[in-house]
Amino acid sequence: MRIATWNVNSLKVRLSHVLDWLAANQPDALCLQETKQQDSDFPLAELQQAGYQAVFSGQKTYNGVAILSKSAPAAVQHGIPDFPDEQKRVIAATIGDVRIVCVYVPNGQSVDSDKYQYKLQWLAALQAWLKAELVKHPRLALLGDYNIAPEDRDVYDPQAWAGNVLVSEPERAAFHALEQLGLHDSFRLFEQADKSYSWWDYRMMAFRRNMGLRIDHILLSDALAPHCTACSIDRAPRKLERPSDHTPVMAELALP
DNA sequence: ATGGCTTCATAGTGAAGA
Repeated sequence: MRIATWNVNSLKVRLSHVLDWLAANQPDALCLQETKQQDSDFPLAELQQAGYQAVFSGQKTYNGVAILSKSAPAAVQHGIPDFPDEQKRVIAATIGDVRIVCVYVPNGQSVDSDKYQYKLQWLAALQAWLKAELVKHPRLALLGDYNIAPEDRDVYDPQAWAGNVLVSEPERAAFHALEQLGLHDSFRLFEQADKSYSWWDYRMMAFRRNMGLRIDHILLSDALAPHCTACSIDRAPRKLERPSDHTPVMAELALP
């Protein structure tokens, strides 16, 4: 089973990139973030023509998440239960016998902003929900844009970023709290090249200079992690014309 | 570099992203 995540920064603008990437990589499930479309505008027909089913939770202008899958999604969940939130940041579905949870974690803007407090509260609610969800679904994968670089090696210039949003200690503690539920950062299960990132700023020629962060992740539960055979970041879509600022992350599972 | 692109919603600029 091949599962992947990609913050597309507008599915409307990036649909051709997504269709090309699906054709080339044939994932069994692809989680999307920042679709920035209301559900009535979701390009379901184009994706179905490409052989994919989809569940989605969108809104105008901001946020928006979706799960594309080759097989039928079951037990679809929108949002975090008992955490009222207008922002469409979570969708979950069972694909095959794997619980796929797609998240777009709040950015936080800056550590002294209200949005940062919202981010930390949101992450606490996510953690509490997943603790229960893992009991119901031991085979669980948490994919998405976490807006957290877990370690300094995930940051191109740790000194410049020290204490900043995306790398601050409370955010990293929230990431480690997810790991403490038995969720494993699939990328770090394998040897990886130094300076591996999943996001690069549009400005400053950041991609060409590899000034990036690794903030998009695939976490696998205790039951899934031993069956993971590979995890990689695909930089190719970031080189296309009018790219998303994020690039896909993909994991392979050899499930018994 | 003091936010230097890109998106969306707008019909001039402004908000938000990370």
